[in-house]
Amino acid sequence: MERQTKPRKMIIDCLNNLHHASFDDIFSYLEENNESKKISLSTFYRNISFLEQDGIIRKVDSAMSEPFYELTNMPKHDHFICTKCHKIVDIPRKIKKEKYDDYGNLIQEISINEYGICKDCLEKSKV
Amino acid sequence: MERQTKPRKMIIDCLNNLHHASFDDIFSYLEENNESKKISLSTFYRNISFLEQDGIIRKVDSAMSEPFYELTNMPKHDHFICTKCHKIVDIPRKIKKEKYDDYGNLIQEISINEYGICKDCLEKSKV
DNA sequence: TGCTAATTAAGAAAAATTCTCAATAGTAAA
DNA sequence: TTTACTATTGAGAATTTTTCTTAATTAGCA
Repeated sequence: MERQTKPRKMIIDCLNNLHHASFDDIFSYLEENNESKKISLSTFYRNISFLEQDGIIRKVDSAMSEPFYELTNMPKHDHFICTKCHKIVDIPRKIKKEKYDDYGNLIQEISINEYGICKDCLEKSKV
Repeated sequence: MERQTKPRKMIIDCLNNLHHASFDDIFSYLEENNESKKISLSTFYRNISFLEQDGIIRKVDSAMSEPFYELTNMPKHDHFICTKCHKIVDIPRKIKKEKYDDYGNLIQEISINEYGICKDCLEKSKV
């Protein structure tokens, strides 16, 4: 049975606040936000795996940034990753998923990452 | 200056043959295909980084499989990854890239991974 | 409140990656 | 072709990352 322990609650708490966070981001968050005793690194590793296996959090791999985690309980979306400020923005998926591609492969899942300069960075550099 | 050493040539050779190969795939290839002395692991790590930095090979991260490498000197494409036989298929990109998204972010690069069951696996399971 | 099994913290162990340096081998010039 | 120069290699040490082990703790239930 899965118990509602403090480290687990805090990881979810972190992702509820940050929305996208790397392994280290989450660990730092836990270190900063727990008054009492500090969290063990091995416990942290273990819980990240648990939550991932249970489908509560998801790891998103990215070619141009370090992988990050997000909660799975949100509508399907893609990611825009700013190569300047490293901000990650959720983008609603526009492309309709086809069942089969042109070659007869059954498509069950798609992952799309967009890389570029976010609106904020564009405006800053314009000045 | 970049020298044309044996380990480097063999990594490129490997990717020319296999098209998509994980770190371990490539290392095994080098071990099998060099008669004389064996390649050092540290040398291998070093050269993978070099070739990646020089933009000769590219690492493709994938949420549902281990990361793989490919040569960069091929037309822009996406990847279909079979979750059954783990085959990776290059898919020509259909979607035209827009310069800006709906939110004003400048898009410079897109990476798309499709996951599912490939044609061959579908046919095998049909029988 | 007390019981019980899941979970934790801490550090040991293992695995992955990087670093060090003497020996080797590409490459350019003679 | 031979020589000289220096980037690169191989081997293992060092470091970093991840997993494992175990006694102590704690969440959840009776």
